[in-house]
Amino acid sequence: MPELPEVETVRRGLAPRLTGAVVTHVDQRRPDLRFPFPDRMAERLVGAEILSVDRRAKYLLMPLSTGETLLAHLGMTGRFTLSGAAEVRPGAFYAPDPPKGHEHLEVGLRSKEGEAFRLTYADPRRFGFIELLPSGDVSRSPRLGHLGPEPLRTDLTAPELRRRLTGKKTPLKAALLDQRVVAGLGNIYVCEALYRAKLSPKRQAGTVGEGRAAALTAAIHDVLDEAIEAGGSTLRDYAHADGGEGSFQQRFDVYDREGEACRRCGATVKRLVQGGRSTFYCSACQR
DNA sequence: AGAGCTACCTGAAGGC
DNA sequence: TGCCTTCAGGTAGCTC
Repeated sequence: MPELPEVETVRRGLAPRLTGAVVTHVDQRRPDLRFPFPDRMAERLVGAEILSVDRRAKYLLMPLSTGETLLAHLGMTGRFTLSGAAEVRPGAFYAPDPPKGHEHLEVGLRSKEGEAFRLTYADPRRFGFIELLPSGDVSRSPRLGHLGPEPLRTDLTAPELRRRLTGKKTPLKAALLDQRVVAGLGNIYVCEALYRAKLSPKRQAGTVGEGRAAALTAAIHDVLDEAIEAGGSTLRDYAHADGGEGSFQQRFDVYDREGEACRRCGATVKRLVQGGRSTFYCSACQR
């Protein structure tokens, strides 16, 4: 899935076109993704203006003029595409194109300038979902209410991270993937941040003291900043690069580098399975 | 309460 | 070529 940097890249691609646009039609091609689409979704959307395109953790949020907020999670393979006057692919994380037959939702829109265009949601695995949140405090909705702080430089501090890890016996890798601890990191960026901080993914989360928390927080900030700057990571790369792809995958230090040399010490990058998911790390320099 | 596992779904890649 | 297994960026929901 798209982790925080990928979702942020999608947000930045969508926002200029969607902000101020009005929904003119909705073509829902199946009843559900991971969860059922909202009841009467088409009638609730048609006529609504999209006020902004925001992000919280790995969620996209679009407040509407009706008071409701459209919430979208891309799961592992979800992808938004804008088409109309000019084709825009706001970040492609499942390159080059999703297999045909998985365009589950198409939304017709009209821009402030009166131009018609379309927003299409494709998701082969259908782990993504789309909901409509009622008016009110969206941050306390069921999907968002339990989320920890954004892991960005502007939000997360070292003392806060340390406090959130205190007392946890779970491995540090698992703690950082827990969206209640910090919200927006996924498998790639947790591996990369732990590498940069020279911390073992197997270390008990609660053993991270002041100094290690400072190193880890800085590593998280740096890796996310760089990944956002690079437009995220596009896996399953292919020969002809498209403007819609991120490039951070070229800068992975450990992720998907099992058997290759550690860029810092030359030891061999290892893979282990934690909580059913691959962890990549250097056992020589991550402690 | 918290930690650990499985399910959800499709496609790509590798082994034979 | 084809069949089989394994793996993939995530989260919810179940056990213990």
